[in-house]
Amino acid sequence: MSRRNTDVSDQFSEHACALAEVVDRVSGKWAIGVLVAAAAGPIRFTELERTVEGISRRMLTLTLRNLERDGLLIRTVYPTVPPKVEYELTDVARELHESLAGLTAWAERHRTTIAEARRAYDAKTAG
Amino acid sequence: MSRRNTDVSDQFSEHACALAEVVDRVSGKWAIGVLVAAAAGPIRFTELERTVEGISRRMLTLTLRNLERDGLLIRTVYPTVPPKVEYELTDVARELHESLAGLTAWAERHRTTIAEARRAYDAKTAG
DNA sequence: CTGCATCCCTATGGATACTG
DNA sequence: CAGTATCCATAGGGATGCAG
Repeated sequence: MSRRNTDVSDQFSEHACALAEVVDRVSGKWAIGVLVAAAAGPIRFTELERTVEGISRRMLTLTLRNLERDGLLIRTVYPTVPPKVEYELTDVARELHESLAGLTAWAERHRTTIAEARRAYDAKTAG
Repeated sequence: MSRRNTDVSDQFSEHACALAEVVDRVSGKWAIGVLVAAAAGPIRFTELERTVEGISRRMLTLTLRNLERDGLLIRTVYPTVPPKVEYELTDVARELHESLAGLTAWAERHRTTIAEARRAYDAKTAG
């Protein structure tokens, strides 16, 4: 057993903090959806609204603003009529998207395991 | 430019969905903190309360229950007096913790970049 | 088409007193 | 020590009408 009260604290400050930041950035129900939808190339507001299923106009706007603010999305306005706005991932966001691949793999590997764990837990809790 | 309306939809269903699941599981302010704190080995309730700074007793309990429910934490009760309960990561959770490394790296690489982007955005918005 | 403003409801989370 | 129960504040998010 390792001496946890001392050496863990350091790891904690470093790891957990940085991790919490990135998760915060990608949390909320919609950020990921938008990120993935935009990963394939520039995409318009309405296209996003259709692609990210279930998102409301308001939440789409808010999510886009936040991602733009963090430098993950580039917003390009074409002053045409009717107006046209395209959103595109920045390089930083692309890196993020790639880093997320590991997580996706994990999720797919253990999806059923987790569902099963949940079922078991709920059954045990209810009974 | 690729045909987005057709081929993106598939990627979307697969990627975004799995990703959203895992992020949901790790979202909330505390799950990550607890996960990281428990990564170094079995840890007791009170130790967690001290290690995960700022967490309330209530939220610690809720977070622990959720992680246990998803099969990410093992809860072991030692029927001693005073009571002693230890929480330990499951193998699945360890895998998750490792997958998270890529994200941590990303966060640390771009932490300042993002902070800067934010500053710039806010300045532009305010002005 | 893009997106802001408003209203309103619910989930999340903090504080804290109490129990086995 | 390890929780549970309760109360309360706030933030997240849905619906929708209005505007450039």
